[in-house]
Amino acid sequence: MADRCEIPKAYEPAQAEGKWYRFWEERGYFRGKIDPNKKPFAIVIPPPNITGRLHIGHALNNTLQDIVIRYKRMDGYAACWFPGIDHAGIATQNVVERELAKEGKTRHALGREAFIKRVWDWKAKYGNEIVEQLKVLGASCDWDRLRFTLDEGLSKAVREVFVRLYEEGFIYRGERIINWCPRCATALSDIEVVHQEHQDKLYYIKYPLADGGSITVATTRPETMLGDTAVAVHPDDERYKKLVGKQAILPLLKRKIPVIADEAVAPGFGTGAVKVTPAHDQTDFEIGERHKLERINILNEDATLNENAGPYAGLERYAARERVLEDLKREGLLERVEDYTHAVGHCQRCDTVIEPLVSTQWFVEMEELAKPAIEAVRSGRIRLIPSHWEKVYFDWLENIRDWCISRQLWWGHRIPAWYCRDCNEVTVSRETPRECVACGSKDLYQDEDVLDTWFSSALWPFSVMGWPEETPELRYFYPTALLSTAPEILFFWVARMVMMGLHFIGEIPFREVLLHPTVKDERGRRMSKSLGTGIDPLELKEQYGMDALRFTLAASMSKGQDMRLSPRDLEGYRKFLNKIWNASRLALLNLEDFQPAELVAEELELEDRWILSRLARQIGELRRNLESYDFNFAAEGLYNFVWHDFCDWYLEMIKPRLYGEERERKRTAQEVLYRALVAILKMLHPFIPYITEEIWQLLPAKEADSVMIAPFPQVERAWIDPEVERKMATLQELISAIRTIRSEMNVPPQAPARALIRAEDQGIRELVEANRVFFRELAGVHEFAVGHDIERPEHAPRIILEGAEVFVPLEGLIDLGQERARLARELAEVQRTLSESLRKLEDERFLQRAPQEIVEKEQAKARELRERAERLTRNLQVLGA
RNA sequence: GGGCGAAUAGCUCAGUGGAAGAGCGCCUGUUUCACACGCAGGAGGUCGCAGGUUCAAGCCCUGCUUCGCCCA
Repeated sequence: MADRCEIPKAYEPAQAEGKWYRFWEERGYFRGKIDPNKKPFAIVIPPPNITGRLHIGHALNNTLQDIVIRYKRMDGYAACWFPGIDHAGIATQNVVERELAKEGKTRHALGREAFIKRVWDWKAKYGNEIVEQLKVLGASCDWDRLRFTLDEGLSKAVREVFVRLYEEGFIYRGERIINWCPRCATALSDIEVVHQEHQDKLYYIKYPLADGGSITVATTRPETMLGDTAVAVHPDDERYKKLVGKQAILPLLKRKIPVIADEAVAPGFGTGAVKVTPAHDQTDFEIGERHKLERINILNEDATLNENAGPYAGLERYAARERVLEDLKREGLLERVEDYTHAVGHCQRCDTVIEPLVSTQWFVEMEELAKPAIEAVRSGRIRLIPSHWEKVYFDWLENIRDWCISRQLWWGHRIPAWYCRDCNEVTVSRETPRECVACGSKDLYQDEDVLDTWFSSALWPFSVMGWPEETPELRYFYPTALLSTAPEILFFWVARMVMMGLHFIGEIPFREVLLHPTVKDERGRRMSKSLGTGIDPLELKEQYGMDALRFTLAASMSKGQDMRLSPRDLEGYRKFLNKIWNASRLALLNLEDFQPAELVAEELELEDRWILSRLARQIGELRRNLESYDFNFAAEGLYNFVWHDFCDWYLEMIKPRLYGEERERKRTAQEVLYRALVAILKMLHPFIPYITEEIWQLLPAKEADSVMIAPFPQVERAWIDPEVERKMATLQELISAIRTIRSEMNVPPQAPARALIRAEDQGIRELVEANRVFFRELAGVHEFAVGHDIERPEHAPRIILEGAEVFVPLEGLIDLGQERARLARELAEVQRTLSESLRKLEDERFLQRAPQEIVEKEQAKARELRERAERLTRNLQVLGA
């Protein structure tokens, strides 16, 4: 055989993968073409950062999208997967700044223009790496449509959106409390702040009153007292009522500040009296607004204290804290210190502790934009999967706050706003304006800031299609069908795309949103570079092959839960691929001169009808699972069907015909084998594209040049045959019973055995007679008797089934005592279940209240169990128990 | 502090009210002409704890414990 066969015994992924990807790409199979005769099916990729390297989360998300898009493409849709990459403002700027730092330079020394050029150079060099990695993954994106969020077209979309939102009054510039990252030296939006529990101290500070006495406030940030402009208590707090309206003397700086009453004060916190720092706290800012308090900003951009901090100016924020505490202690104003655990905001990008501070920034007013976005999900026009994310989505949108969109960075979309040096008016414009809208002055300068990266991401589903131009793509592919992404960017990205899509296109951007699980390692830790728990998908590819990784990711994905991934899983699925490879090898070796023709129903044998029936069911099940994004069930179903039904039973059962001399019977087996193999390859292709293509190309007759463009199998209802499946199940049961006896009695595999099958049921007897060959081939039975009155031999191990008893006479080999014990154990188990069943059937309440069909089922169950118990009992009697 | 999710075989997980399942691992046998990345067989479970609802609970309800995530 080996000399006849050029197909290697084991599948070698490295050899197949690159080859077939180039093949598909060169032939243009990835292209999503507008075709009025087809239904559109579009996915826009979550654009990875140009700084990114493919991590396991990308691998998962893009595998899932690729499975869906390949399935839909094969199933006759005009499928288009729009790829792209994101300019990733802060992340990219940080990377390039670090590079500069190594050369001893700073971006400020370089200047804005040179710096931006430097980032573009960096992008040209490294920015395409992630695209190459997506190709390695097998992603069947339409690469002709690759977009970058800073491309000219997309920048035009960004300016258009900014200007329109400004003109409509949604975008405004104002002084608000924002989150300041002192390391990145930029404002951040609320959701770019990550809260972490800190074990800190709560400081009780005594503020003397101008006319004697004092009031004690509690704070975790004592240094901010330098910017205090009031002390506040709750208006209903009896303890402090008489102090409201008095003047306190701010310790250290000796400024006079009022004691005020405001509802926002929580009487239960600390002493019930709080310091008010309107320039450095959101709540205090609001209190300040209500009471017309002065805002004193005490911080510089780098979180050192500024001139407003008097003697503390120039100190770093934590050094200032220590000095303030020392000085308070010296003056006897630090009353006490308590341990205190609270959440502290950190920069999402660099983990530096955020400072809330008052600053003039650009904002989007969100409330009105959010309403249609809520409605789109509530009405079901957009479906979140799993649906429990809907609650999270609603909670955020219903309590949404204005979005700070300006960033003090250089890398990004520069804000299209110009200021007039003559009248200070703002001119917001799509193109660089010639003159001030207010006074006509030509002395204008553009806002230095750029937009939040997520601002351009929010436009992604329509900006990739060429908006604001009215393109054919927009008309055909929008709204897209599916968005697949990680739940952690539900607010950052998903919700904002919904808002922008509805506002600017007047239509949802996608119908379904799949929020895939977070990948954890085998110990349940989040995969992260900083923890060192990340598994590099490209390393896994080297070790196991990309198909194995893809199949493992699909099979391990559970909805609504995090998933754990370990190399052991990959090993298991690599074995599955090898199984597929070798099953195909067997098939191909036996299809060498074969050309498919008609399938003649009358010539089909039991196993043919059975595999065709199982196949039809499998196709239906797979389609359902793909439609509902139950990738794990889809993968598991394929695994079981291919390995157990197709390999373990069908292939084994047709071997006698394939190797036999009867040409017609061989031919029928080949016809069915060919059809089953083709369907299997097609079903598997979306999951494991490389190996399926490799095998497809070896097929003796191909209906398409590539499995990738072959039609996805349809369910052939006519092949579903429950009667055939029942018969097959009985055969399998009988054969397994004989194997069990052989194995337990240590009968060598080669040794021919004799079997007796006692069955009262004529159907079973006929079935066995008609399929004697399988008992020989699959159970090593070379001689056997079947009948309704077979005598129960004393010295033969036996297995008692529902409709039959199986004996394997083994002269002198059997330990009667052991055999009795085994049967007695089984009888006990059957009797236990039977008595449970009988108890139910004797229960009046059960008979009255349980549904009729349940009662009938219970009765049938009891009958079967009783029958088995009787057979077991009689067999025990024969054994002399 | 608020919310969401999870707890089932050694491990990873299915199981949507009517006889506890799979894969991996483990044990036994086995190089038979697709595959030892294989084949065949087997062992292994108080379904986190305590109550409740129901004729019937791994599944529904309540409380508790532990773990994870999100929001403040």
